[in-house]
Amino acid sequence: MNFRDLEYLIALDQHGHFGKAAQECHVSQPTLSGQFKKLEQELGVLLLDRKAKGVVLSEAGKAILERAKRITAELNQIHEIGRFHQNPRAGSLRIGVIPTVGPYLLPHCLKNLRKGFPEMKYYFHEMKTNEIIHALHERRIDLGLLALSVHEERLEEKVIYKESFYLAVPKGHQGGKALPVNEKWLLNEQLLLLEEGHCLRDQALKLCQDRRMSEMTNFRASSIETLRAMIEIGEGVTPVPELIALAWMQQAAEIDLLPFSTPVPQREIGLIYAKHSIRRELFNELADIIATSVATLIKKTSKRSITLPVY
Amino acid sequence: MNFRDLEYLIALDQHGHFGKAAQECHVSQPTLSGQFKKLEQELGVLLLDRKAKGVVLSEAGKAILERAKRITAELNQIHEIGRFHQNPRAGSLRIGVIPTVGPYLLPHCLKNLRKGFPEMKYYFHEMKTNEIIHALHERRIDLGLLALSVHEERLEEKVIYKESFYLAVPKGHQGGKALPVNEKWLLNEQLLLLEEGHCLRDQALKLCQDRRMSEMTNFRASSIETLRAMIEIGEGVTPVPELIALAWMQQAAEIDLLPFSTPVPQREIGLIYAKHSIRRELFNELADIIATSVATLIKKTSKRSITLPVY
DNA sequence: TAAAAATACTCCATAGGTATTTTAT
DNA sequence: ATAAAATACCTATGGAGTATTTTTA
Repeated sequence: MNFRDLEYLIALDQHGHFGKAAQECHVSQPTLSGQFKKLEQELGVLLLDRKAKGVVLSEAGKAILERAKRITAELNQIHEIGRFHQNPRAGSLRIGVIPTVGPYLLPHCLKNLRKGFPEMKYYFHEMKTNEIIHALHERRIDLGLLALSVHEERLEEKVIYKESFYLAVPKGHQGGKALPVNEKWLLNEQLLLLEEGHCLRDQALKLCQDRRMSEMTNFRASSIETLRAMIEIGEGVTPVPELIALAWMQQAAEIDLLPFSTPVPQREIGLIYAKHSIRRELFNELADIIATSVATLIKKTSKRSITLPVY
Repeated sequence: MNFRDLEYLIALDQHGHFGKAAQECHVSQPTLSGQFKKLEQELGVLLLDRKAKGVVLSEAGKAILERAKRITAELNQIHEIGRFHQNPRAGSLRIGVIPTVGPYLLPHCLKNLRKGFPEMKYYFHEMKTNEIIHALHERRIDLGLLALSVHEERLEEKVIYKESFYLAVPKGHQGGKALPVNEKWLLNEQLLLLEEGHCLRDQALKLCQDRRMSEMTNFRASSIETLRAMIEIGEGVTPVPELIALAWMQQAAEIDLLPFSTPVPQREIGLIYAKHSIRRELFNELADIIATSVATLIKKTSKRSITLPVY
């Protein structure tokens, strides 16, 4: 058996079709058929149920598929270690970023990241928190950029910055009410939230419940942009973290961003990665670059409400 | 790269010597040299520090070694899955057994195990509890047979039987004291224990401390046999689990085994194995065979003090 | 009768062998 | 001077190709 055979198995599982799997693996269909048959003979068990239309993994095939994926992931790591030792500042980084951070943070960091690591290739994937954790465990990504803490046994966390929440309301919605936004202020406000799965939903829900405010039950936004649109047309209010607030202040003329009363709700944004990763130091440098970028962004917009962590 | 190259790396790490590593891998020294050089070129990094006397893994080598071991373990599993699907009752089982169970339990089970699974190959390894857990995580063994519970996240436990403790004392040591052994009985007794690392040591220590008795500080037995010898020459007493007690009753004329007062101290012996193992059912059958063997053993010696668990 | 997988065969890249040289104490 | 690793060169297994046949909805 060789590594290639395991890739064939993975491709067959994905496509359920010898021809397509062969294409994906860049070999001819007979090659894949032949090699796969040899694999089955070597293992002494049929790995596929050959159906009329395509093929499906047998029970043994599924059990072996799992291991094959793990082996492939470990093999990728080995190659990455090779590249790393040739040049620790080069190689590639696959980064999972939550949707409520990515679009608001990355544009301000990318130039600095490129300057910091000119030979590094960055691959950003927008994922929800649980997807990031899962992908990290399966070594499909190297880094997660999300709201901490996730309390995962085998992952290491590194805080980059803290951001305060602001209450996003329709323009002029404040009326005569005094700032900052306190519990009384929130009475009778319609609370709009993201749909399940977004960590921002949980964070917002918690901070509003702390202030005895409950969710608008008949609506859940599937994206931040939907949420913004709903607020702009006056359907309700929602708490948003600072970087989103900054973006909205500049883009959305129809939304006001109001500060909360103390204790000002905050969330911590940071990195997670496999414990004892060989690229630990690299990740920490990367965190510093992001922290600096955020600090610059805040300074530029003449605000100082983001608190950078003390190292 | 292929699987063989990873075996070469593992062998080179073990032997620190190309010639010996080549022998272990059943290839010639030049073959190993050549293949290994190619591997280093493929990865673009030296994996060995070539010293005058032999070789040592470089930092990159060590990092890759870890992954190589995991890959090898996964690969072994794949082959085992193949064998399993050919014949679920055949194949091989690598079993780690604690020293205070192995010699007293296995001789009574082996015949039944062979009868239950005539085509199975058994490899028993005497290991301490933490070694078993470690080896299971690294997939170097399939099963652990030890005192439960170990509370490991990724391992599954299956109780086989409970055994009571007896107090082993020098022949006639009881004197005029009444049975069963209670707290008062134990006053001024010299307590002998195994050395650190044996789970029996911890179990005995705990039950004696519950009875306000403390250890003899200037001695620790490195094996159960040493412990028995020490008791036979009148150096002290120790609690032993039932199967050891039974063995000693028959073998050691110079030791008395006395029952404890209620609550009679007990320990649970059982299996641990990787969660969701494909051989779960097999393992459970195996547990049943051991349970039956123990029950028969107890019945034969006309004792009924071992409580079999209710399934 | 079409689409998909299996078979037949050919080719060559490479893992592995033996013989030998180089290197380092 | 000796032990160990590297190099040179040869062999043969097997992975991958093209052309073709078999299978089955």
